[in-house]
Amino acid sequence: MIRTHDAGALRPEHVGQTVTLAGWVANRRDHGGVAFIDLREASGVVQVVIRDEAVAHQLRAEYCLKITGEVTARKEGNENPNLATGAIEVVAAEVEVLSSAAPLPFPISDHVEVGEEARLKHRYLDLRRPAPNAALRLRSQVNKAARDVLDGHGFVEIETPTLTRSTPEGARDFVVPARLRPGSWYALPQSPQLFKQLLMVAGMERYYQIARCYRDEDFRADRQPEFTQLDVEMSFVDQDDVIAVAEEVLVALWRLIGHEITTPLPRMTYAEAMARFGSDKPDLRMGQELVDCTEFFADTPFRVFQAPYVGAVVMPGGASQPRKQLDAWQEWAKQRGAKGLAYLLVQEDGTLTGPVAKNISDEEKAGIAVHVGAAPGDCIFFAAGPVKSSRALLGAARLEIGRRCGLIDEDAWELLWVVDAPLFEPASDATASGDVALGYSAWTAVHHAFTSPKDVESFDSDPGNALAWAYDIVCNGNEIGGGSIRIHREDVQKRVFEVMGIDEAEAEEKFGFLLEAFKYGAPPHGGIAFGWDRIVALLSGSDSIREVIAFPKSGGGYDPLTAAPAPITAQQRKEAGVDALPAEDLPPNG
RNA sequence: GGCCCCGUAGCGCAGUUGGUUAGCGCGCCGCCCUGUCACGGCGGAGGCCGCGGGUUCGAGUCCCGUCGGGGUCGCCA
Repeated sequence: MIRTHDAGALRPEHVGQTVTLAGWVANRRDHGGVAFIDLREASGVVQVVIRDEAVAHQLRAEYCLKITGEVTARKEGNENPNLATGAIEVVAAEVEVLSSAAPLPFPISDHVEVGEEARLKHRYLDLRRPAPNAALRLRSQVNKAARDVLDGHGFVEIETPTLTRSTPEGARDFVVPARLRPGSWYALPQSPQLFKQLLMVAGMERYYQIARCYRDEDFRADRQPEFTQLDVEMSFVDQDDVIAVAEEVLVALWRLIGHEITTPLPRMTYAEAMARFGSDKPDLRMGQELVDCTEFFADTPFRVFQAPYVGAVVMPGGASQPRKQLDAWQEWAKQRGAKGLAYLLVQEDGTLTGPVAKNISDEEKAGIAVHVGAAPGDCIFFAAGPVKSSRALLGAARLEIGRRCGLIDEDAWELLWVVDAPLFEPASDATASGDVALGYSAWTAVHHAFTSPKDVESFDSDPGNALAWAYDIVCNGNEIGGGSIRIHREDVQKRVFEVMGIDEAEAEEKFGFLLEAFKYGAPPHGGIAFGWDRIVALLSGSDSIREVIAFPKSGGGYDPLTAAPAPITAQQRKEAGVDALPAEDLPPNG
């Protein structure tokens, strides 16, 4: 090593020692006869004193230096309590410029806000800044913590292919041309789902992988074209076994940031989550649960409330919102595809105002505030219509209320399992808007096609109400992982495919190799996958998963640093076989 | 794909009802400064106002288009 000591580790006990340090000029304070530089490297920062004017004067921000000097105690009054090394400084005897630095595109400092585009274009400089740097180091610790837990339980870390065949996750695949088979393409895996199941058939019994996954969909703040899962699969287990291991991992992760998770974590059924919070990933850091008013308005004269479902959510203090604000709520609801958001204002004297007030009966007016738990000064928002979409709207309103009214406890960690998810959902989400499902198959798997029904006997006689051995782990309103117990019986798998309208030929075409594998004594198995980027983002307090990815893409899948994706040469096209014409186009995937 | 917001100096931003020479802070360059720690002082350089078209005597400002970025819904576990 060029250095003898880590700069950030120097303490008063090193006083008198001659040390050699290597790092970057984080800051320079030149006073003419004496100059100070903050030397920064991975371990931290230390102040270096340079008394040779000629040497100090040429130094600039982010020069890479080798410094030899003596550690000395700072004089009384000169200590800097903000620095871990603030009691000492290094008096430079020798300064060598290992590498000079051009003027920077942006300052390497936490004090200055820099636009994301600039940061990503020079991500290697961005990562020199303390916060982004710490995020990646945390991610490394997170990886290790998970590995330690799983290793302790006899799990085997196994890599699976990234050049593979389309998997049945349902998202669009990234495809890669196969040079040796012009016209044929690999797909990048959307997850290692099929491979990990094959590993169970292979007798590995306990598998995990920190796996890169690829999905070619439109992006969001919490989405990247390539992202990472902690992928886990176990044989001879039931749901409780998977959940127990998963909880142990979670405990280890949150311990890294000094938070002790109490296990077992609470569980809530999917149905309860939807009814109480209008979401399959409820944020329990706030109250304002949805109140079902369908019965309450059973005989209402108000035509809008003569609906399959009427629900409400209360906004504390919302009665004093100006008209403009209430109109803004209507806009907000419309942007979500709703017709609007009905509301009642409970005035301080208990009288009800607002558009709904004149439409409902006196009896309803007398009882509604108590029914929904609204106090004088509150606003009651209503949604009426199809159950699913109305609850979704109220659930979104609930979160919006939480944000606007500051009801969310930002320091809380509210984790829970959402269990008993439906096995199927209508193939066309037209149900949400009340339309009739279209298409050749009425049902599609909520989780994926290999999820085991809870009731193996009767699931196909009433697909709409069939429940799955599926579980999601939710943290502060974010789904941070999910999994299921898989089907290991050929006959059950066939019946699930039947419900989904997947015939034998299609099943064979899409995942025949898995079905084939299942013929040879497949063990009962199940597993879970954690959204690794999201989890690290939560742990590091980042708004976006981009903050915890070393080199993330920006919108549109563009990498500002490498300028990928980029055109290729004609020669490359030719060799890759991109333009090869298949003998015939395959039918579109269902 | 729909809707909303943003593109002005290296970075972060301001720019009035359209008005003549486009500002501020940081950074950068030069000089000064022996105890600072986001040091300080003096001076200086740096702009196709994203791009293209239009309206106008006149456009950073208004209109249309386009590209890029962010958010959100759709989509996507």
